[in-house]
Amino acid sequence: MTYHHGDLRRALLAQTASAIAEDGVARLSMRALAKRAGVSNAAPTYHFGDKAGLLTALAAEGFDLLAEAMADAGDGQGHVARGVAYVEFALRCPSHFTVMFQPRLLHDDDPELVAARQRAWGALSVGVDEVRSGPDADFGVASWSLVHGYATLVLSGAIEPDDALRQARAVAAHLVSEADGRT
Amino acid sequence: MTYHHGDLRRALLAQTASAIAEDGVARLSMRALAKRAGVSNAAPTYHFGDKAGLLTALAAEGFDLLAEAMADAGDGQGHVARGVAYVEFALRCPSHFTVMFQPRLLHDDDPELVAARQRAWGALSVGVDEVRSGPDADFGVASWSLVHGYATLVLSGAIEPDDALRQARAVAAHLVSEADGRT
DNA sequence: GAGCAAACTTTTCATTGACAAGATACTCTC
DNA sequence: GAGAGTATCTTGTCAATGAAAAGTTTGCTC
Repeated sequence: MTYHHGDLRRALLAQTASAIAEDGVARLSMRALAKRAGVSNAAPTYHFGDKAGLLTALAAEGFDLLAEAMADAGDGQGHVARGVAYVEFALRCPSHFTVMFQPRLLHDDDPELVAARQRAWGALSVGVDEVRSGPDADFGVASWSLVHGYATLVLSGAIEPDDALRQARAVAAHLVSEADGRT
Repeated sequence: MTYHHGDLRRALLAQTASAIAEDGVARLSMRALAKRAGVSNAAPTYHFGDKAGLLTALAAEGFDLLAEAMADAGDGQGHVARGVAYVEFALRCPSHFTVMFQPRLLHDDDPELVAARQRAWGALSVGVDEVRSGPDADFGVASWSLVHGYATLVLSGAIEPDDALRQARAVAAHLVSEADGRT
């Protein structure tokens, strides 16, 4: 426990997530992070190369979590349930979610990131392909936009929901009624 | 032109917007900004107090521009046109739009910011109140989420649209058809 | 033209990210 | 079980940055 932490990489990722949740990405400090984890200031750099590398790893983890969440919600459940699961993930892992959609903060061509993102996109589009039956090629984009927008607005504080998940359900319901209406 | 710039504040805001559009908010440097504007490194601080103050001013400007855009699109036009105008604004002023929804970067209680935001919210909700006729209290949130999400996804690079505005129209159309179906 | 406030500069300081070089602990082989 | 090699972490250093203090110039007013 002195020199070899055991699983410092994982610990740093967890600390990063909570630090971002508290103070935002902008105020994330590698040195403060290292101090919080009880290691020297160069330890994070060893594991992640640089700050962008750290955030890249967090984003990749986020994409995997999202893919997992979508897969769990996708078995037999409806389109609404998937949308709600998307929002639920964003609210449960706000730091991951935030970083995932800010490529400027990341090494955007990192192989692991690209792979994880690919998996998440796959898990997303499966549900869309199920529903999209007509000539409406933009329905998938609209669905994604709806849930992504709601999550983003809540996380940014623009919307202060009484009960976020109830509202998410109500919002996502607009998708299904739309799809049903079109079929 | 030597000591008194004339309109340095405005010039700095413009430079900030283009700098963010190029490299992202994270890599925005007050000193580099000052150098680009041809002034000393403390000049921006004089006008805006600190970095958050600079971004606060940019966000406030953004909210005013958004309010203006919504007002222009709102006269007699339909709900779809307003949604498209929202997206169009986001794509036209990506730096403003990005900063507006990251309160962590701002002095969130700044009076001018609060006022400008209030105006923008007002301009937004007017259109919603027109359409919302039934008991669907969440329709406004859904509308906002849809266009905000689409704009965000395009700006983050998650969606690479062939023609963003055409797609925005198609996406926004989901709103109206929904509203019509409910009435 | 003297005072005065606004606008900007120069200087300084603590913090930060990144890097280089060194120290320590684990592991594998023989 | 001992030595070699490697992964993991530390210490020290550097340039860049945001912020603040103190000084300088410009324009306005009376």
